[in-house]
Formats: sequence, C-alpha cells, structure tokens
Amino acid sequence: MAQHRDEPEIENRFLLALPDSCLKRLKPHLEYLEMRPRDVLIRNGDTMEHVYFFNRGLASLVKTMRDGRMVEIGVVGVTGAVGLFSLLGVERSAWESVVQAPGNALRISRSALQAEMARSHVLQDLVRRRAGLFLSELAQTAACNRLHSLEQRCCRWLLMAHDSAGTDSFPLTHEFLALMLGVQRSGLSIVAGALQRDGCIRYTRGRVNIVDRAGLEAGSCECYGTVRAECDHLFGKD
Amino acid sequence: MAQHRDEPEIENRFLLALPDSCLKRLKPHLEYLEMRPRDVLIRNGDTMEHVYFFNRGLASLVKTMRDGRMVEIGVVGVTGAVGLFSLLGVERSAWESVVQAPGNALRISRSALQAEMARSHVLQDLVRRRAGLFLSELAQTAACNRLHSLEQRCCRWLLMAHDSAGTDSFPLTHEFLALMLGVQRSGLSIVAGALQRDGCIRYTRGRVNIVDRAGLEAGSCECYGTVRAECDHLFGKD
DNA sequence: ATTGTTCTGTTCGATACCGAACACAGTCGG
DNA sequence: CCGACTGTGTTCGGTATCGAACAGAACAAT
Repeated sequence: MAQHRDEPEIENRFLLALPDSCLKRLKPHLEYLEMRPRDVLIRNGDTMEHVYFFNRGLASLVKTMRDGRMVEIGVVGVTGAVGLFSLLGVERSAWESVVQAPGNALRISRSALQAEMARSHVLQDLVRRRAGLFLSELAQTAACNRLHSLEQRCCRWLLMAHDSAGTDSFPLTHEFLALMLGVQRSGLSIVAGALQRDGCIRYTRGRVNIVDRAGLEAGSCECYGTVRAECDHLFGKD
Repeated sequence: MAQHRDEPEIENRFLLALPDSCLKRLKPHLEYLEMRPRDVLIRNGDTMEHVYFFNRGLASLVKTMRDGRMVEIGVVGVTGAVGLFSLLGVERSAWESVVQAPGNALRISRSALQAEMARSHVLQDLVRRRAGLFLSELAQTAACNRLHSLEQRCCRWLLMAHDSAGTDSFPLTHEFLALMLGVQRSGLSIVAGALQRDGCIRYTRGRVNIVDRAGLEAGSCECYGTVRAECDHLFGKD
C-alpha cells in the first residue's frame, strides 16, 4: 500500500480548508499512499502514530465483538481524517480503521501535525470542529443502529459511500455491506434487490451503480441528511 | 437544582484521581448542585460552558430523532464528566445530557478548568484518557445497539446504573428504561418480568432493586464487561 | 371515600430480521 | 475448456420486537 510521490495532489477537504501557509509547512511531512480495500490503517487498541487524509476513497471504522460479529460505527472520507482524535491527545484507537473504497490518502505523523497545530490557530480550530462533527456522527449512528430499519440504513450507507466515491459506480458486494450494517447477507440481498427494482441502484457482481440519488434519499432515514447538513455547514456546500 | 455549600465533599472519581495541589486550586471554582431526574444539563447543539462531575447519581446522554423517538447513546456517572469534550476544544454538544438517577454534582466553568489544564500536566493527561474511554464507550454502544438483544442490553443497563447508584435500590420505571433502550414499553415489561422471576431484580412501582448481580452479568452482553474493564484500568479496580 | 393518574401485566396480529440452506451464474486460474 | 471460487437469488421456519390496546393495581390529590 506504499507508493511515493514528491508533490502529491491534495483533494482532501480538511486539508484544502487550511490556509496556504499552513499547508506549505505540512507538505514536506505528507506521504502519499495508495489505499486498497481491506488495508488496515489502525487496529483496535493501537496507539495512533499517524493521521490519514483521504483524497479519494473511504475508510470504515469497525467494532468487532468477541464472537466475531462486527458492525461499522462510522466512516471517514474526503472530509475527515483517520486518527483525528490523536490530535486531541487521545492515545489509542477504540475501533479498527480499515479501507473500504479504494483511493489514496496523505499520511502524516501525529507529532508533525501537532507541531503545526501549536503554531497554527486555524488548524487547531479546524481539528476541534471536525472532531465535534465526528462525535455527532458517531452518536447519530449509535441511535440509527437502534431506531431505523435495514432499508433506511442501507440507503443512508449508499449515499455516504456515493459522496466519498466521487463516481456513480464503485465496488461493493452484498456480503460486505451486510457486514458493515451488522445484518445477514440474505436480508440485505432482498433489500438491495428491491432498491434495484425501484430503479435506485443497479449492481453486478461486486459493483454497484447509483442511478437515482433522490430515490435513495427518500428511502433513507433522516440520519443521512442530518449529518450531511452538519458537514456542509463546516466545509461549505460543495 | 441549585443548592450551595462552601466545602463540598468530593466523591467523583475523576476529581479524586487528581493530585491534591491541583484539586486545591480547582476547589474555589467548584459549585455544588443537587441533581434531580429530568434536569437537563446540556441540550443538543448547546455550547458547553460548564463541566459537571457527579458525586452520586447518573446522567443519560440522549439522541432524539425528528419524530420524537429517542435512545440513550451513553451515560456519565461518578467516573466521568458531563461536557468533557469541551475541554478538548469541542464547542457544541451533539446530544442532550439529562439527569437520570438523582444525586449531586460539582460544576465548574469550562474556562476555569482549561486554565488549570494549562498548568497541570496530570489533569491534561487525565482528560485525554477519560475522553478516549468515552469514545470507546460510545463506539461500544453503537455496536451493541445493533448486535445485541433487548434482554442483554437491559441487563447491561441495569448493571451500569447499579454501579453509579451506589445503592441496590433506585428509582426506575419500565417506561423510562424502554425509552433509554429505544424499545417499546410492552417488550421491556416482559423482559423485566422475566428477570424478576429469575430472581435477578425486584421492582415495585417506579423502583428497582438489584438482587443478583451475577445473574445480570450472565444475562448481559459482553459490552458491560468490556467497558467496565477499560474503566477499571483507568481508575483502578474500586 | 372518590377520583384521577401512574405504573405494570398482558394480549394479539403484524413485521423485520435471523440463520441456515441450496441453486445458479459470472469470473478467474490453469 | 475445465474446475474452483465468488457473488447473488431465494426459500423457509423461527424468533424478536413492534404497535396498539385494554385492564387492573398502587398511589396521590381532594
């Protein structure tokens, strides 16, 4: 998962929100990495030595129980950073961060970023705001997991993935999505089939195509809109 | 909910973990408050101006949907602090913090506490560690809400409440517990009735009595033990 | 004592999802 | 071209929980 470049292109919206001067000082510390599905960035309990800014692609934050059952408790895409809370002094990760959608990211050591935070008030402020947004997302997901149906959560998930994918088509199997949503694959296949019949999505062996976003939004719970609105408020509408 | 004392007794374990010198400087800023069930400490979206350290009693962190359905996404008792993340620079609360079990708390302004953090490395470190623990709790609950049965979550909840209550008997209605767990009251009554028949608890009109902790632990999901172990690791086993 | 309110017990049909299984089709490696 | 594997469609009985309703019991206010 390592591939180096001298002058990586920056598309991550968190980084892009920083002033040029700040970004310029960070650039020498940024390491360009290809992100491949199933790459594990941070394990549960790991000390967080690096922060990852996705330019493209998406990471899943996953909690696994002792019996092996797992469920996604959050995602991090182009508006966020994997390992964000390490910047607020939290040592260890309480979940596993694993690449879900392929793409690339810029990695920087926690210490380098904290050094810049000590200097840049803007960066410090952005980290805090983004952390607040993340907390909100996490709480929303906790409630969503309890209150909303599989179909609603499935639609929400597809919308979030679509936002981060950048393209209408991206790799995704029923099996994987069922794992993330913490449900049986058979149940998910039925929901996915219904969404396909309704013309919201189309899929073929491990690849899904978002056809009708509005349809998905109608089928989704309010959680997508709530989180999206907060994110737009922080980074602007586009 | 306001009742003042000059030299409040400190039982909150977060505060007790601080060195005397640090505590001594904080004391003049600590305001003693009675906590009554349903008192709202922080609303969703509020800026967090104060931090609350419970000596006794328990706060529920609650997320409410637009249709009025709600679910508890976490609790804060004698080992934590309501408004903790404000100390890491997060401005606004993403949920509502409401008193669940009666007791009393010490309140301090965010600014006073941050001033002391700037001085005390130990306090700063403890805040970060406790925040990390809270994140872990939140993630655990998000997963628990998806993966575990009502009975398991009910047992877990009773155990957590028991830990914070300090006594074996505390006020609790089926209605309230169903709200917190995000389920129907009728379903909860059946589970509660079963637990009573099994001799784990006894209850009468709005009051529950913990009879057999071991039984509850057996009926609970692993989430209770996982979170409890992390908490013990941070504060010691008692 | 009477009345109103809160809390609990219980029923009942409806629904969502589980958990396991099997079939089949597309894809890949040799 | 031939397996082997992976991804999807579908079934089926079982269970958990919903959502709504009603009744009775304990308590509080008057």
